[in-house]
Amino acid sequence: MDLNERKLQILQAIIADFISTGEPVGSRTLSKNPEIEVSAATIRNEMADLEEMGYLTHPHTSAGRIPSDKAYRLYVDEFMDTSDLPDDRKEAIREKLSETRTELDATIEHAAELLSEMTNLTSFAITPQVNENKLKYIQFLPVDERTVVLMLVSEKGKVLNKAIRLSVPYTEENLELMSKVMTHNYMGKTISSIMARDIIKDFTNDMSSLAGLAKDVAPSFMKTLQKMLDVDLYMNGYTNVFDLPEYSQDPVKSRNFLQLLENKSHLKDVIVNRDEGLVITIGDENSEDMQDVSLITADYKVNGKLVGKLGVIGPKRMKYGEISSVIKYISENISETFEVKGETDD
Amino acid sequence: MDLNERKLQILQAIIADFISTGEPVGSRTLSKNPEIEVSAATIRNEMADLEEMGYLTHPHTSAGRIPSDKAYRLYVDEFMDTSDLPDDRKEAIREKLSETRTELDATIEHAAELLSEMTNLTSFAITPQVNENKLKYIQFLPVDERTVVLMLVSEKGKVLNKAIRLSVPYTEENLELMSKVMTHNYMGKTISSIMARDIIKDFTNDMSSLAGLAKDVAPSFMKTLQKMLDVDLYMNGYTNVFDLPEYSQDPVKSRNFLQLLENKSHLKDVIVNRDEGLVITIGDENSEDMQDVSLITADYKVNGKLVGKLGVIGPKRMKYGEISSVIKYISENISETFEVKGETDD
DNA sequence: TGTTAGCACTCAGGGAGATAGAGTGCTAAC
DNA sequence: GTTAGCACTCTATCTCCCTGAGTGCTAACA
Repeated sequence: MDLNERKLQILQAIIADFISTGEPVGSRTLSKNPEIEVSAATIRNEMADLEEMGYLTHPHTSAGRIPSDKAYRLYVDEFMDTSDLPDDRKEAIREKLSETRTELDATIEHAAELLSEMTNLTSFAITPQVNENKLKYIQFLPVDERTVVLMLVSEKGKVLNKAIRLSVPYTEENLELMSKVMTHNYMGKTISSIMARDIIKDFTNDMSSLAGLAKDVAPSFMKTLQKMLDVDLYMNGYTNVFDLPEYSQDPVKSRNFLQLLENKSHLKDVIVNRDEGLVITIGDENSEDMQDVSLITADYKVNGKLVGKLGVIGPKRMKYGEISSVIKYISENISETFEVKGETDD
Repeated sequence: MDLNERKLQILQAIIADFISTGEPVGSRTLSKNPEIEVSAATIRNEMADLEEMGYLTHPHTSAGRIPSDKAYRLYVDEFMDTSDLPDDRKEAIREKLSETRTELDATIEHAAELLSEMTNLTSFAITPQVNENKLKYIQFLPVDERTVVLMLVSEKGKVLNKAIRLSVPYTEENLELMSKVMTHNYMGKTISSIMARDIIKDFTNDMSSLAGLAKDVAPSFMKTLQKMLDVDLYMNGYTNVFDLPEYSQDPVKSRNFLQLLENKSHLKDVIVNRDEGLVITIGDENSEDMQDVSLITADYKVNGKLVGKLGVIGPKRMKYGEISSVIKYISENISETFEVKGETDD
């Protein structure tokens, strides 16, 4: 069987209708569409064909048709409206993002906020992932007699710190020695190479008097290194699903959705591992726990290199075209703002 | 009318029953309770009295009684079981919290996790609020030709940093000069006193050549100072409400609850402003948007001074006694761990 | 041969009515 | 003061029925 012109037209009409209403679409409703000039009976025949081809399903015999994941995929690949955003929206995005153009983190946070406001979905954004990052500074700051702050700075400008409570008070000399040993051992090394070493051994080899201090510091040091490789996740609008009738009327559905969002580390994983560029995954194209939703993500670049991501998660019946345009515009705007030689103009 | 022995007994039984089942309690159900030796008719008379006194209400004529906020208050003040936690729970808490006893932040995070696991409610915890904090170090770290990291360290050991993207490349000298000017102007001053000043003016007065740099740096500096005064909020288990039938069956109820939690800054405000000690607020004792829930919080102390808070939010029919004990034990455990002269013993 | 009108059929959703059951309040007797 | 008994109330649930939206199939039409 062939996906001829008329079948495509009908399929598109069904998808458009279902995306905006969430209700199964029947042949009579469709026949009222001025674009479609055949009768309801003909539409029914076509719909039966489309169902056989896997583009449509029924919730039950006497209900209208709803698009399958395959139909959404076809729609996204072939027919989605990818036209530009209206100027006022572009303006709004530029304005909000330029407020914070001196700070990457705040910009990312704002981007996520914008995204959920403009799409009425749940949005997320992650800070850039840095793989080959090297340690630039290691410093201990004394706080009180038994507390020090360990501060690590990477070449890429990420600064992390951790307050460490020691089991015995430190001495100035010990702390200084510790600083020196660590600087000597680790400065300029990549974070992953440091993490592969036996930290405790490094200390005890070099200076057995540091063993006590090292025992307190080592675990925090390791954890902080790990965090250096980690990304931050911003999320917004997780109660937006309640605006959709199929979620607000079905507690199981909304519960599942929210539980998906509560598992932050899993979500982070999923986002980090998505391809670059504008990526849309629909229903069964996602991992097992996300078969009921669609994700749209895009990446942004900092200095043309470091790659972060942002996007939305929501029901499969989302306005793919419009939302993609918003995500694309926001991510491009961030990339431009944080370009190496970009000149800001105001 | 008097709250005699029998009335109290009946009221207590109703509260206990309603807390565990969530269903209105009728006179016949109560008469089966072996503790209560009067007939259902007598119970009905007493219930009518209790209703008149404001301790009970009806959802409708032919339904059983449910406790009013006033009843919960009486219960919490007078009859709540405040006995100690069972040893295995204490053990579990001690163990989990001791994993991270060198790091305050991680401990607080774990405490919130524990709390939601043990109570099946939504838990939260905030890091200590520091009011009279002074700036200890101010430092700029160069990242690339147009990005620097501003790092601030307070006397209390809080370290914050912010990457700042400059509108024009900085020069080594300018950056150094900036560092010196800021150190000279602000080091050792309290954060609130710095925030009251006109930062931009400080720079231009001292060194007009810094004006360009200052324009980029000043807003980030202010924001970072503000953040110094801010607390961090950890939250866990926000989907736990779905385990309660009255929430999972009522989308409006669960939606309202989750929207309450999504407004993080408001929640932070509420928590920060609660009194010290174990504080329980029930329904209408809360602010307008929280009339339908109860909160239990307690504070923990760091070095016997800095005060942070943690607690839970949930339906009014919560197990006040048990939950209070958990919160109390966790907060005391944190306070002990971070006591000035406390010795850890392993 | 493709299109359409017509018709029988299916099924979910909603409303009406009946019923059960949990509960109340009141009264009269103990 | 306590209790048994009874009439009453109200919700929740079940059934039944109907409506309406939708389908698939068939036969006739262009």
